[in-house]
Amino acid sequence: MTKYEREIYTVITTSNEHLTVEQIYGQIQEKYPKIVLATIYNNVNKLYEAGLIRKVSIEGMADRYDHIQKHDHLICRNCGKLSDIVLKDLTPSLQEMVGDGFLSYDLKVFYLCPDCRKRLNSNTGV
Amino acid sequence: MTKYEREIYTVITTSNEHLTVEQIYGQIQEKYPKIVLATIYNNVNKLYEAGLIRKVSIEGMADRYDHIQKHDHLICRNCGKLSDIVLKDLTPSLQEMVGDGFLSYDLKVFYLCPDCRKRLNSNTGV
DNA sequence: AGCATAAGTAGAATTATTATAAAATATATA
DNA sequence: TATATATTTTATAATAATTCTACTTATGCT
Repeated sequence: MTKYEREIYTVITTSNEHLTVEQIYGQIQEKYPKIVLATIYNNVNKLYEAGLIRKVSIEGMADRYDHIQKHDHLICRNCGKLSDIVLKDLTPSLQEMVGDGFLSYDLKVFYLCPDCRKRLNSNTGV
Repeated sequence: MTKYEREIYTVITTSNEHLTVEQIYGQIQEKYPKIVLATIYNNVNKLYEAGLIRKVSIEGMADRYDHIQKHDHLICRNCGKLSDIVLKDLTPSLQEMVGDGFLSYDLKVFYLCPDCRKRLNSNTGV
C-alpha cells in the first residue's frame, strides 16, 4: 500500500458518511494540498478492486465509497440521503443464498427520511 | 401519451431483455428512421417518472429499462449478463417491509453465469 | 384559420470518469 | 552507492452517458 492509498483508505473507513471521490479529495487535500483528483480515482479504484472498500451507486449521484462490513442501505427517495441499515431478519436468508452459488447481493431500501416526510406533509394543502 | 411515448413503452415492456436507451433507439429507428436520441431520453424519462417503467442501473453499464412487475435481478460478476430472478422465500419479508414505512426496495444478486463459470474454470490451470 | 401548448429536433454543454504520456519517486540489484 | 527497473503521481486530453437550450414542428381548441 502506498502512502496515498493508505490515507484514502483511512478516510473512507473512518468516515461515518458515504463519501464521493470529490469529498475524499477535499479531505486528503487538507493534508496534501498538491494532490490531484486522478490520484484519488486511481487509489480508490485500486482499493475497490482489491475488495478493501465498497462502492455505493445511487441514481443521479456520483459514486460513494464505504467500508466493507456487511450492511444494507436506506435511501431517501426525496433528498437522496443515504444511511446504513441492518436488516436482522432478512440478512440470514440473503447470506444463505450467498454461498449457495451466489456471490453477493446488494440491497437498497427506499423511504422518505423524517425531514422530507415533514416537509412534504406540510406542503400538502398549499 | 404521445406516439413515441407509446412506441417506446411497448418496446420496453414487450422485450425480454433489459434495454439501454441506445437499444431502444435502435428499435424505434427501424420504424421511424428520423427519430433523434434525445427524444428517446425524453420519453424514457417521462415513462420512468410516471412510474410506468423501471430503471436498472448496473456498475459500469448504461442504464437499462424494464417492466415494473416485481422481480429482482441476477447479474453475472464477470460478463454483466442481467437476468430476472424471483426470490420466493425473500419476497414476502421484503414486501412486508414496504408498507411498513418503506417505499420500495432494489435487490441485486451477483453470481457467475454458467458460461463464465465454464470459461473461468477451464482457464484455471493455464 | 389563428393561437396556445406540448413534443420533437439539433447540437452544444456538462459531469463523472478513464486513458495516456511524461515526470517523479521508490525499490531492487550489481 | 550507482544504476536500472518498476511503480506512482501528475497533467491533461478523451470519452461516454446524459441533460440542457433554443428552435421548429405538430396538435388541439375557440
